[in-house]
This record gives sequence, C-alpha cells and structure tokens, in this order.
Amino acid sequence: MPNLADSATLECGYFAGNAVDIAFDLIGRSLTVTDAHRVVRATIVETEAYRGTDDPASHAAFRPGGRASLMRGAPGLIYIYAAYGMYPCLNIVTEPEGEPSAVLIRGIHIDGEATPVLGPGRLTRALGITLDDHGLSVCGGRFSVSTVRIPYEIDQTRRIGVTRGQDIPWRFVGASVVGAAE
DNA sequence: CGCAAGATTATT
DNA sequence: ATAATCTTGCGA
Repeated sequence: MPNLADSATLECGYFAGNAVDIAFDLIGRSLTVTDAHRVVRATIVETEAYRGTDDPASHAAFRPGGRASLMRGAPGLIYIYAAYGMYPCLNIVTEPEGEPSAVLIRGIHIDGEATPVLGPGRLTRALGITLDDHGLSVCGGRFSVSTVRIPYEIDQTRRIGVTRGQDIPWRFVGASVVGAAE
C-alpha cells in the first residue's frame, strides 16, 4: 500500500516533450509545493499549452522579452507572470531548451479540500506561489510532480481568456472517472 | 516618454 | 459590465 510520501516524482526530462502532449498528460498528476511552514499536495485538473512562436496566444509570440524569455529555457523550469499585473500564474516550461513553450496550470484539486480551485490566479494564491518562484524547477526542491497519474476523463477545448489564437484547442480539463470524493 | 493591451478576478 | 493594477511593447 503506497504511502503518499513514497510517491516518486517526475524528472525534468519528462518536460522536454511536446507541450500539448504534456498539458494532456499532466491532468490527474499531483503537484506538491513545499515551504517552511507546510506541504501542500494537489491534483492537476486543468491545463493549457502555449507552444512556439507560431502560437499567437503565447507570450513567446507577442511578449517575448522580460520574464517570458524563460519560456525558451530548460524544460521543467517554472515561468510565473502576473496576469493583468495582479495575479501570479503558474506555468511549467516544456520542450528542449531554445523552444519557447509552456503549460499553464489553470485548475487543481487540493488534497482534503471539498471543491477544486479553478482559475490560474486563484490556485497560485491557494498554494502560496508568487512571482518569486519564477525560475525555480518543478522537478525538485520546493516543487514536484508525481509519476503516478489518477485516471481522469479528459476534455479538450479552446483556451480561456486569450484574445489571439482562439481557434487553437489546447486546453485540457479533467473529470474524475473514479467518482470523486463527496 | 506616454500609452494601450493583456494567458484574471472580485465586485457592482 | 467594470474596476483594480503593472509589465511589456510600440510609437512619438
């Protein structure tokens, strides 16, 4: 009987793959965030992929400078930007270094909580993630993602809130197949 | 240097 | 529907 603490975590190499594939594959995996005061574990239930400079909705396309330049960095790095200047949003850099892409985490279900936390600006607040986490790694240290993946039925739709590239269906939403809690 | 737009959310 | 709030990019 596997213990929570025994869960293995993904290596950075996992994130070197196609951003769209990874956005899909992250649904149902758990994200663990650690700080001096607590350890929070949450299941990823909603993601969006932003891939390459050809994707008009990607910051790598219309806002490539500044902190978004990290999207060209090594896979597994964490890219945080402030949406509308006030809400930090969590992204995981994907694809090999040099390829600008990332997966935005839009929804999670925190262990023990009755309802999921939806919205990129809300979940960062719930997890205590700030702009200071920009540049850290999601494969070790303060952040980690489980190798284990809970079965989910995954829906693919167009991305939320984007004003460009509205035709690109790179949003993934998970609905538990295991009859989620009560 | 000034200004408009944006991967959002809470409130009116 | 709209304000809150700030970084990036572009035009003067």
